[in-house]
Amino acid sequence: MELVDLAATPQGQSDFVRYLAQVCDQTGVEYASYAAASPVNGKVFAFTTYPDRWKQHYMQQELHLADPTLHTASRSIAPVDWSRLERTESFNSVFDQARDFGIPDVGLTIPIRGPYGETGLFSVTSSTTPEDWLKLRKRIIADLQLAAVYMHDRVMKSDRLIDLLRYPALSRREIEILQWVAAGKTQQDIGDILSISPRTVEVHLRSSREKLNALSTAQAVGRAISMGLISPS
Amino acid sequence: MELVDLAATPQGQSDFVRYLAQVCDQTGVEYASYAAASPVNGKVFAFTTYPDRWKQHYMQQELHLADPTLHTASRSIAPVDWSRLERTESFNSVFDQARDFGIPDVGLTIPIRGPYGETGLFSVTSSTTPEDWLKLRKRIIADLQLAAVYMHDRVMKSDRLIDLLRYPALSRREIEILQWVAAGKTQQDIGDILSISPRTVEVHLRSSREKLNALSTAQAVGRAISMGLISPS
DNA sequence: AGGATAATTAGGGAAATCCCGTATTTAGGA
DNA sequence: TCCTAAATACGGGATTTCCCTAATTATCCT
Repeated sequence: MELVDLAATPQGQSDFVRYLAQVCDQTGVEYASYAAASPVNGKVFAFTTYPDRWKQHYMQQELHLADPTLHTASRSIAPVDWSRLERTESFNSVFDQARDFGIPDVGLTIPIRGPYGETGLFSVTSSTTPEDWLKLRKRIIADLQLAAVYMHDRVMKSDRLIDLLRYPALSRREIEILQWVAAGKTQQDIGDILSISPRTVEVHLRSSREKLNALSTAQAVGRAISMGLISPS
Repeated sequence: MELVDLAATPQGQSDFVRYLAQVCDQTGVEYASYAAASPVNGKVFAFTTYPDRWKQHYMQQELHLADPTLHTASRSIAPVDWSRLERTESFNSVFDQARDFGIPDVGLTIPIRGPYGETGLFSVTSSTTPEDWLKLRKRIIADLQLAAVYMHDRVMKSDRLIDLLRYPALSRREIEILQWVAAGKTQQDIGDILSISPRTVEVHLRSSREKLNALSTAQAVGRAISMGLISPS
């Protein structure tokens, strides 16, 4: 799993970082971040207003692999307040490191999912006391939720990002054949339908498996569905 | 595809309807609805504050099959304002019928998705003019978004509802084995892991296919994933 | 335009799955 | 309590998928 700082890429998407900064200004939180994970290639793309030192440390140490805020929020529907996270080993490790870099440990993460099974995680941290945080949170939670949806919507509508997140792109034929497999057809059936040899069908399935990093066609179908490349039928 | 009015079921979940009514009061919209769709059995479960006449008509005519608000929002990330919907045949049909029942055609639908791929749709309608609606929407959109997330979270945490949505129930062994298949394991692998004969593994897969009405194991895996019975891995 | 990379096509043989059985155990309803 | 339905467990044989290799065509990039 690889973490990519999108603001640092050639065609830097600084608009998104600017939007995060604006959210900080308007809501009174200290830092804001957005990360989108591809369910398949495992890459994580992120924007953040965190200081460069922490950003670099986070990426170098690959903390996104251990970060309990990401892990918990990606399995939740509602926002996850960091005070409710389990005090696991990972939790202590990541939050201790953050504290060393002057990053507050008060905040929350909002998960946002789209129709392709992709997940966006929108986090903010506040330098207030835990008591004041409760009041602030109550006041701004609706705005944060809306900002998270807006951010995810914009990111997913960005051609470049959607290409990265939807990667690996299956070829038209591969998707067509995978869709038939998901509909319960055999390779022979599909060969007849498409007027090609069942052997050819099998080759397309093999390359689909490779691109999706799947061990079996069933796993490939599952991934393709959870990515929205095909629809269950 | 079947539409079920959850408030009318034996153990009526009237708390949810009460919550919708509360949303109406606090935001100034006329009606509010929530619907959750199971991707596989196609059933749609709904709560609403609409008048009984419209509710009955909607269910009898199975309008949820044609309703463009549901169709569009279920493919969107951000809220869908009904004024932006395409004027298709379905659109005119459903909205004309609604008008006959005195239901406003001004409103929006907010899609909410959870970690299992399930989708919730939260809709409100306003009896204001389109111009006033823009102002009202701007003021309440964040609260509506939060209410939608809250509603979906609560519904999904309701044991009875999640059981309904996850129907048909596979046995523990069937789910366990299907999960391993989705993880790319062969029947032999799974037999070794579970210390049973690979033949037995195959029998469980066969009954899984039958219950999910799937022609192949790959199709069964796809359905199980889109139902949230198992998670893609 | 040329050259690299990816897409689409295909066959032979090995491996795995799927369909046909049977049998024992468990759970729930008449 | 007995009986039926469902869950669990196995095997033989036909079908299907999977892995190897490899050709031709498309597409993209400089």
